[in-house]
Amino acid sequence: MSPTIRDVAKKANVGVGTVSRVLNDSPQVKEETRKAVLTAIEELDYSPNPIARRLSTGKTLTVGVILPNLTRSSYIERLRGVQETLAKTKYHLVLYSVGSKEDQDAYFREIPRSQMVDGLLIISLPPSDEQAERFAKSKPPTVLIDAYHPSICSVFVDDRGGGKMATEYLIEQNHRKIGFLGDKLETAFHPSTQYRFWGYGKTLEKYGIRPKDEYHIFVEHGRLNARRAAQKLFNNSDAPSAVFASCDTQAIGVMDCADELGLRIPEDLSVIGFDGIPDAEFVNLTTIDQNLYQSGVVGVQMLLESMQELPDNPRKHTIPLELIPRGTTMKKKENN
Amino acid sequence: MSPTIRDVAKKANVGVGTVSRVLNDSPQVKEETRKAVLTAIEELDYSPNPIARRLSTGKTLTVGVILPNLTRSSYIERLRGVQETLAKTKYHLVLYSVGSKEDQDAYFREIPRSQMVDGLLIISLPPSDEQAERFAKSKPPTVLIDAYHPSICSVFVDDRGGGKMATEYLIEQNHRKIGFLGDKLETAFHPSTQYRFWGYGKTLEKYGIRPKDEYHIFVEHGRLNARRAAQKLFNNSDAPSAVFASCDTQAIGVMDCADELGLRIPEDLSVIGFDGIPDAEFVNLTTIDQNLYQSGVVGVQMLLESMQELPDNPRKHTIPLELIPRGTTMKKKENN
DNA sequence: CTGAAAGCGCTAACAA
DNA sequence: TTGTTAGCGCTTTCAG
Repeated sequence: MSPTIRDVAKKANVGVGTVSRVLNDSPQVKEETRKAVLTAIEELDYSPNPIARRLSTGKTLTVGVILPNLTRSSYIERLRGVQETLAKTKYHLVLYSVGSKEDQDAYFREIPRSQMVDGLLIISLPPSDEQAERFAKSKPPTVLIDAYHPSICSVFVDDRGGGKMATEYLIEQNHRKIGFLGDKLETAFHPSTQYRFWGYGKTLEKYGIRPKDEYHIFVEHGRLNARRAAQKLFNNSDAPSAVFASCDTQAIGVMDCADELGLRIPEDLSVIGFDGIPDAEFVNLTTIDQNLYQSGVVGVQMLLESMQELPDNPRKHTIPLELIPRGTTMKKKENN
Repeated sequence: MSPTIRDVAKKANVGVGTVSRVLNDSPQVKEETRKAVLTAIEELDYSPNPIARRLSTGKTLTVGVILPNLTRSSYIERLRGVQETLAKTKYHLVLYSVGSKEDQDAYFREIPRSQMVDGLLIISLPPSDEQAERFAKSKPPTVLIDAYHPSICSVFVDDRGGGKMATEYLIEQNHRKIGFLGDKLETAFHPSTQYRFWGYGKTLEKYGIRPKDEYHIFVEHGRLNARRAAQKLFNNSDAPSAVFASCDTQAIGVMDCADELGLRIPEDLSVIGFDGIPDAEFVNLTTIDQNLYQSGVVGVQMLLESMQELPDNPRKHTIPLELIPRGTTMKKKENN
């Protein structure tokens, strides 16, 4: 068995209270006794039991992170931002990955009431109103990353605005036939595709461009699925000259498809993605960068502040979106 | 404050011991009293405090996972295997990501003695002999994934054998000028490149092929770095007809480079990778698949068994390597 | 089958 | 400046 605080106290000829004080850097300990205690600690190779400490103080020194899963670069990048920021603090990171809606419900219900974490970070999983109310009302403080709810602190991504931004960019490049490819709405954990599509539609409207159903594809997430599904866009005699893909992974799938069909990018087809995952840079993909990593950093900061003192009103932070023009888009000649 | 076991006991008119028994499914509780307790629990919306439970039982119900970082697909895939397997158990996953050798030393030293985890999983971070001895000797049980040490349980990857396998394959395809591109040895956390390179050299030797220094490139990890560094291979008038890249990410970098230089793959250049990351499939890369996900699964299983009962001798499991021929390699015509 | 009580290792309030 | 002690919420003997 490991030595306890009592062993140290005995060895140093002091009370456990004193040992506790030096453990917690209390200023009110005589230098001499502090030394003695430190020596005893050293000799016994003592290390305080964090569990006992947690029970006594009521703090777990732990932050829970719930995310959809570990398969998408966007989640990983956010997690990376969270992890690296948290590593600089005294808090540990407990990871919860949800595989299904049922998992999500279970986690949302159990983790907060389990008194296991001092704070909770939820990535890319929008809570229902009912769930949100529970998060808002009680411990532990909770912060949403890439999701929004009026009653909870959140790091918000303006998907609608981003959808507009991407579409507007293509239109400025003289594209008028613009396809959209995104996640299947029914099975997604997160409605980002829906919002981005809304921004797309709104922008077409603004420019008086009539949306065409044949230009809109919703498909199960994944590069390969996107690649296959994108074919439909180009079988058409009146194929789009540009595609806005709801995420970079799907954009890359569209590029795969173009490659397969012998379409040159950007000469024959412009492609713009969304997210700014690391791969986007490698394939030279024009995209809306949403600062994934930074969203994790900000989320942690916000959470730590909430843990210090719960704000009266839920704090909101909007991550700036940035269009990064790269090699997959080009200005179309006017003659169209 | 949340209700405690005492509140439940009072409400149900029983002792706390009894409540504890129903909480832990002890068979020796009369059905009637069990019901009463359950009702009280329900009414109070009581949930046992896991911290208190941990202090009392000495079990933390937590497994620690240490890995180099969250940037490489190979680590993530292993983590995914770990996470999904652990999620099926009662254990929580605490994530530690090391950013530097110093981090690694600190984690290796602190985490085991901190009594914070019931078991420890170390991914792709080989311990020194001294560290290994400490892991072996004391709690918590530890298993290495993608690393080997005689005194610790480990899920082993035969990098040397894999290096041979890849090289042998290229030679069978009639390649004789075979380049190698891998991680810079000095800065790597893990010596896998070194081992794979050893297997490469050994195989050249076996076939009487003289290794050429100009064919060997060691560069900081990353797709872009690989892309740039690979140029040196082809500036040469006597350029290799095939490249074995030490990992898939670098192999993809080599493909980028070939693309840039107008080299056709596989007609002008064959490329084989190592790892079997998800992207390898998308870019149709021939590779040595090391079952990354599975290594995480097996690691968890081994750890859980060790936590049940520490084995007398460290257990060893070797992950099977599988060569997956895809579109980046082809048989070279004999005339060379 | 059940209640009472003794810890688990620590912190913090209270005295001294 | 320090020692003593009462918890923190639970599990687990030990009686009964």
